[in-house]
Amino acid sequence: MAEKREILVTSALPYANGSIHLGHMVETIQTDIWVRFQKLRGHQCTYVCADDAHGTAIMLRAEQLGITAEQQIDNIRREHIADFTDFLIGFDNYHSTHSEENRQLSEHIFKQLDTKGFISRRAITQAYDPEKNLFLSDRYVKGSCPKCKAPEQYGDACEICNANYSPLDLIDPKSVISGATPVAKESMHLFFKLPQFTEFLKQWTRAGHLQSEVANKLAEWLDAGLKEWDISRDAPYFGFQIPGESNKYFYVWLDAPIGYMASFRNLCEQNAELDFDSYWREGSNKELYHFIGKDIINFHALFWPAMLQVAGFRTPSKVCVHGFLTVEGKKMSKSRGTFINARTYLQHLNPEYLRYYYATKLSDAVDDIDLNLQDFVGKVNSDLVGKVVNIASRTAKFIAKAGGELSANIASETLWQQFTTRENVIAEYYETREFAKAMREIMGLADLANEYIAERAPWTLAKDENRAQEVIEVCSMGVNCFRALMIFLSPVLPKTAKASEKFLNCPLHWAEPLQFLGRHRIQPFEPLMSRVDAKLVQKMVEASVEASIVSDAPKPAADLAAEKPDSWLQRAPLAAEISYDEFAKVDLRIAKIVNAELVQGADKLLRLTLDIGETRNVFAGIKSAYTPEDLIGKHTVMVANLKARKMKFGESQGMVLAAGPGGKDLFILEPHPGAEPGMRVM
RNA sequence: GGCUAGGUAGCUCAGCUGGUUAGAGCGCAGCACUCAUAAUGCUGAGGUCGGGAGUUCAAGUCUCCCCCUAGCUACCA
Repeated sequence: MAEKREILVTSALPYANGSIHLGHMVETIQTDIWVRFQKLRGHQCTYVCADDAHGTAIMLRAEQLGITAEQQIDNIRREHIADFTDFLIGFDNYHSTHSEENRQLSEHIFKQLDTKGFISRRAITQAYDPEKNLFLSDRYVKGSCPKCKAPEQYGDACEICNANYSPLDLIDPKSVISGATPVAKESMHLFFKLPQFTEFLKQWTRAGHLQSEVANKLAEWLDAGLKEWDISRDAPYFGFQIPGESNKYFYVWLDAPIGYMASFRNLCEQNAELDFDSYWREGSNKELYHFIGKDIINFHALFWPAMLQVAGFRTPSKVCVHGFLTVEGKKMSKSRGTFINARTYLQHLNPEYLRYYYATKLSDAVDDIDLNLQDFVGKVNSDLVGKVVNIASRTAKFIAKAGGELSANIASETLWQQFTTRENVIAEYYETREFAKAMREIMGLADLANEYIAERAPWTLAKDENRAQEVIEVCSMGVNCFRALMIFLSPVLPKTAKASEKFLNCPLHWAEPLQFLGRHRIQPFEPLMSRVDAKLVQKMVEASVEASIVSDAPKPAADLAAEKPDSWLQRAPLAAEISYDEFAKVDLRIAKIVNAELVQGADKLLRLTLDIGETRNVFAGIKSAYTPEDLIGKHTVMVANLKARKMKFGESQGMVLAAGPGGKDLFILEPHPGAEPGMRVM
């Protein structure tokens, strides 16, 4: 076997703002399989990860929940670790970017960038929310496009006419957070002078660190010209203060990748065998692998190598990019109910099923992979249970009957040779992250083993006492094949591999070439893996549908309704307490629906004409639940003092109130008889 | 509507720089076996490679047009 490698591996840091879902698991399972493979081959491989714990979103989320940001990221981190652990992800360390190690490293790297002249400072004018006292990034401002007047555009560019502008150019801009009108406010920002690294990056991206498709994509970017990268954010911000500045914080994406280093340093402090500097210093001979999704290529293949290079650290050996997960052919989506949380999966199914299924789909390409649930059940059952485990199951009994000891004789050299020659092919596929091809090879060998057993039919031989030795040899052959298969599969199925070690009464090694077991006693066979119950898959999907209704999805799909709710209160926890005065600001009025009509070109809107003593034009997204005829002439309740909103189809002057998850399940309010248009609701 | 990916057997996917009768696994049908977690083995049916035009001696593989699908985004105040 080749010399011992020393490899540090990372998965992208999950954001400490939400739960782990099956999409995240593509990455961690891919990484974990690769790491376990390296360890199995006898290499020193260290796998670290952490929660990405900084940023405005986390700050706002904590505020919304009425807890501190620290509590928020603490809770989430515990949840993340539990999910990953139960999916058999073997992190050597799982840290947080909100840690002392990360603070020190971030400050250190920043100071290097700064003293070497790669940080520029200049004032920029940004939208500022005067109510929240918060600078607003482009995403947090909406308004009408100054060029084509399209309403509801984000602060950077118009989706309709493709105009580019700054948030404050919007007509009637509003803070997404508070609804306040943002004001222009100037503030000093710090920038990383990325354009100075163009030549370096042009070379680096072509130096074998990336898949070619990724390098191609980056080449477009590089040719178009890089821009300076804004790395500071003003207070209030949940993150690290920038040293030497007042009220400036590192942008979350500055310290996030540094979190890889921080997690590793934290591990080094606990493990004397690992030396931080020898892994990270410039020119290190250790390997550094980052596994990431295709959405964060820029951060890892442009900013990150440049930062590391300036700061005097080594750059990554490889950045391995994978695609997204689709479920049933569609991108995971809460509103479609195909958004399956890791925990929901675990409550119903064995993690190894998913690990194997993903393995049969993964390659080194950036393509998305699809989780087809029917395919999932079929593949796991027939490959793992029907083919692989079956080999042990159908031969072990004969060995046990004969005293439990295997024969050292290789009954079929031809068959065994298939295993020993494919062995290297399989290893190479693992190494290059061609897991799908590796699984195909392994299953091909399992087929050969089953064919061999069927051909030699030990159950027939067993009827002839004179052929008892043959029975043992054929079945020993089978057990050896099974052992080889479990060695090959152990990075994917660590738990079953462990159970197999007990059955085989020997450890599963793969640091040396495959060896046929000699005379060797094995343990009685016990079922190693049960079949996937399709009903449980169905239940998992149903549970996910329920969960999606709880979620903050704006609109669950219509066909997901009609689920029996446990508790609506549970699904939408009570909002923060308000005072009476705050409540009284909301002016609710009885309104008569004098007209309702479809809006041409709108999928979900109805135009309502409401009478509250004066006439109001209101758009409501209730077309999925009501026809105009259902509504005309009825009374309802509206928010009458809501600021008018310009929409594509006209101005909406208030909103009607409705309950329900969405789709067909929307229920507008209707007062008891006697209420008259214009009456205030208190 | 805009942007970005794709469209190969019922399903999930392989098919490199164009080159013999387009492949695999699952599923399906028939047969065999009955050791095995209704597992296994053998045989077979199934595709004009989204449509059209073009380049070429030769196209699933290149070019153009069209259709369709998915994702993101846009109307849900």
